[in-house]
Amino acid sequence: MTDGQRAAYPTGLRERKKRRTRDALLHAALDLFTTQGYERTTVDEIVDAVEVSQRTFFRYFASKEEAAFAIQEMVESHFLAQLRRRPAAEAPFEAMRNAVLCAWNSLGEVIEETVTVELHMRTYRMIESTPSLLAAHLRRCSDLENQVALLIAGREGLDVDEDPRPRVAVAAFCGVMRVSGQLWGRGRDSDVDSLRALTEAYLDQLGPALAGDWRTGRGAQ
Amino acid sequence: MTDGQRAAYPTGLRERKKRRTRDALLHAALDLFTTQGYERTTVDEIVDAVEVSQRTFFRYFASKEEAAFAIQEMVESHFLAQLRRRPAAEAPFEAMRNAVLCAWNSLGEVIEETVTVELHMRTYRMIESTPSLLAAHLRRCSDLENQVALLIAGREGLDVDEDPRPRVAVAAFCGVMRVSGQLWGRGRDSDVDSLRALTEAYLDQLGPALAGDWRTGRGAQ
DNA sequence: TTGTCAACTGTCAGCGACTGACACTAATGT
DNA sequence: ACATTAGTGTCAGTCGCTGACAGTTGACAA
Repeated sequence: MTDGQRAAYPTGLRERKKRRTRDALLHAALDLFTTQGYERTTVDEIVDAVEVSQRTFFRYFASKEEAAFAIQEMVESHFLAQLRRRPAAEAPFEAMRNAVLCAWNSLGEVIEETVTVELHMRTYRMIESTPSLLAAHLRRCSDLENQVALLIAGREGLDVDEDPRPRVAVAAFCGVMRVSGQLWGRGRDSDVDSLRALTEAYLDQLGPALAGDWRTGRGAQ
Repeated sequence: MTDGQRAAYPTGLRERKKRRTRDALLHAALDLFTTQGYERTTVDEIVDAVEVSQRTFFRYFASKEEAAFAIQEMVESHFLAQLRRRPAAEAPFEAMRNAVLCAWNSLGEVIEETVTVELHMRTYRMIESTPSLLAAHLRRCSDLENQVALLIAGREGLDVDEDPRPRVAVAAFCGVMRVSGQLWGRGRDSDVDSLRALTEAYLDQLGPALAGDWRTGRGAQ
């Protein structure tokens, strides 16, 4: 994650061992988090399940929180990669929207070798429903927004400090994304498809919602 | 804050004493936070400055964090009050925008008896530049967004669970608000007027930013 | 005024997240 | 086979925060 771009599978025994304990810690952590709740599981419980010392946990993860976001981290950089790949002809909104949908389509290929999609979805719901994690999540989204704004500005040949539109557009887009994510988290369905459907429906409402008069037609869904 | 609407100045000695220590704690906390930084000041430092026990601090504030947001809390409920007061004729966006501007106009009258506007602005900048506080701030904004969405839906006679437009509109609006808040936090000017000017400029760009083609005209500022 | 009651405060012991220092063990390259 | 180096465990300690208990001090009635 920090040293190489792809790493092409570590070769040495040492490397493999490291990856194994990291994976084991991550699995134990996410398992406990999603079953007992984040606050109610101590890092001592996690390390006991893997039989390493607490110190070792904190060598792999800077904090208990970081473990909760390990997969999210992968998904986010995958999204950014998709966004960079969008054709220049697409308008900002179109590009962002398509990047999100494409990223979700290829979710499995990206994370499956670390964790199942199902566990990731459960983790995501746990993040949304745990106050302290929700806070961290929103800050991470804010960082992501910043990167996306720079990217979009680049596509359009603009400077984010000169022209407010990139930041404004990204803020509006991400705002809607977060709302649909939260609503999905509170709902019953917990698969990727229902998340995608809800998100598309909400993004479609951005234009209509900004139009002044709502009292004429009825909304979607 | 929890018991009465206005409280009309506490009468007993006990009440006055309580308010005094709470104010003293708050002042000491915000002073230390804004000068040394939030992470670098311990609760022990705060209580030493006021000469009370640590336990007392935690009876007034549920956490160190809560002290940092005490003023923000007042400002937010003031904003909600302003929003409720907007005439029904105003469109959702108009109402939110005017409520924000009115709230800032009367900022002094609301907080001045607790803390100077200048200290509050310094505190706000500190929040924006301290990662853990920024996270908490964003979560609080998210809560506020929820309340605003309900309020807006009510004005328009809609149900937030039926029609996505209230949530979408509020998300877009708050997204832009947060962006301008962050940029202001990073900039040089730290008075309310510059914050208001920046915010207005950014809100004005919401419509243009959503229009597909940016390569024709140049942005504001 | 006095005494009772309730509210407020301090002390203490303890938990959980996290860190630095140091010693120990085991993979790696020669 | 050996020195090097990376990874791990142990220990002690900081900081935020909490429960339990005891002491103090305003409030209110007799």
